[in-house]
Amino acid sequence: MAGQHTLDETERQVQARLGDLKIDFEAMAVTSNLFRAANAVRNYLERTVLAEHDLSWTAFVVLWVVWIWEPVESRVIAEEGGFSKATLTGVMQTLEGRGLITRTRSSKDGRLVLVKLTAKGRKMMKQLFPEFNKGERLAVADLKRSDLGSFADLLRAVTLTADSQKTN
Amino acid sequence: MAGQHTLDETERQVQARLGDLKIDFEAMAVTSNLFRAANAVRNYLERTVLAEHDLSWTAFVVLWVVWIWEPVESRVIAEEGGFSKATLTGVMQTLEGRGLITRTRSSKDGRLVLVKLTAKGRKMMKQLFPEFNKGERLAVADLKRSDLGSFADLLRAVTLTADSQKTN
DNA sequence: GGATATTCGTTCGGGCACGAACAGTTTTAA
DNA sequence: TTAAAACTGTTCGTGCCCGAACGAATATCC
Repeated sequence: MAGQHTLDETERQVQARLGDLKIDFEAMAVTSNLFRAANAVRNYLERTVLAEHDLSWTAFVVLWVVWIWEPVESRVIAEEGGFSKATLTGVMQTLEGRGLITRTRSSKDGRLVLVKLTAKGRKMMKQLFPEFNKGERLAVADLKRSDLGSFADLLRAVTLTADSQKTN
Repeated sequence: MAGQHTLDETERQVQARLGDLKIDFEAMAVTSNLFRAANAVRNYLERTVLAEHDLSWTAFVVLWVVWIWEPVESRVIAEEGGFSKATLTGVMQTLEGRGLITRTRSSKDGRLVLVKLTAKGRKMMKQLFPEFNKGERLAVADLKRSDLGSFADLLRAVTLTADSQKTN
């Protein structure tokens, strides 16, 4: 997936199809590699650590947010995980059916739903998260340790910029 | 989505649930921000540029790969785009139905399928890609120009590492 | 040359993903 | 104190997404 074609040749092909039109190839390289990387890490973790517990990526993210912040409102989970409310409803139905979380309507504000882990869900996360983190560590194992901080900062900056465009 | 909770507090909550177990928080920060960033950029581009042409992210990636490298074999598209063959078949059926691509079985090797753009598909990409690239440029607009190259390199390194784990 | 293994793309089943429309609740405004 | 506006989570429809199983074509091995 790292691409059998060189960067240079790709740029030449793009220009051949667009004539003199100016293209920002550096921005293109960043976004395309952003997705390759995210996909590669996600597929790797889903196929190894998460498959053992029969969890999808999104299901794991939901469990993680609830594990850390319970009791937590649905809308916070969606924001924190970066997916839509509609997606969240479906995933939580699956997780509730498997007895990993509970949902209860808030008595203070009838619009809100409060989510918690069950004992079973908590037990699973206590075992699962260290395994997951080991996988995360492997995914960045070939990077210089001193680069990790600024790498995360760059990623945060991209997120902020893209999200701010969202509401315009 | 950038998270209303601070990094420090998250780490404290994790440790509270795991006792003395050692967690690699730097690796955790990188992967979680990797997904936030990829999601944010993808959602932004899907809601703006791609929505105008009624295309999903994956459909666009398929069109892009075919646009640059046509005629191209299915398996190359899947590799280059980072998704499974099963996913690709479905997306290509949609694109073929909309008259944007054609599929023909190779005469040299009966297992292969060769994919090309139609004139309609080529016309669409010629207009769409510059708009898309403008969106990519906006997504990294708040980063220092001089950081873009090393940023892309870090992302490539993560991809390589994760993909190499894949086949083990 | 013929059995065996590999490769390629499709199909199938189940879960994820989104926007739009919706109903119920709470807040705001007049 | 109502009427309008805003907010939360669900449902609906459509398309994406994957692994597993499959059939067809090609490659390998003896």
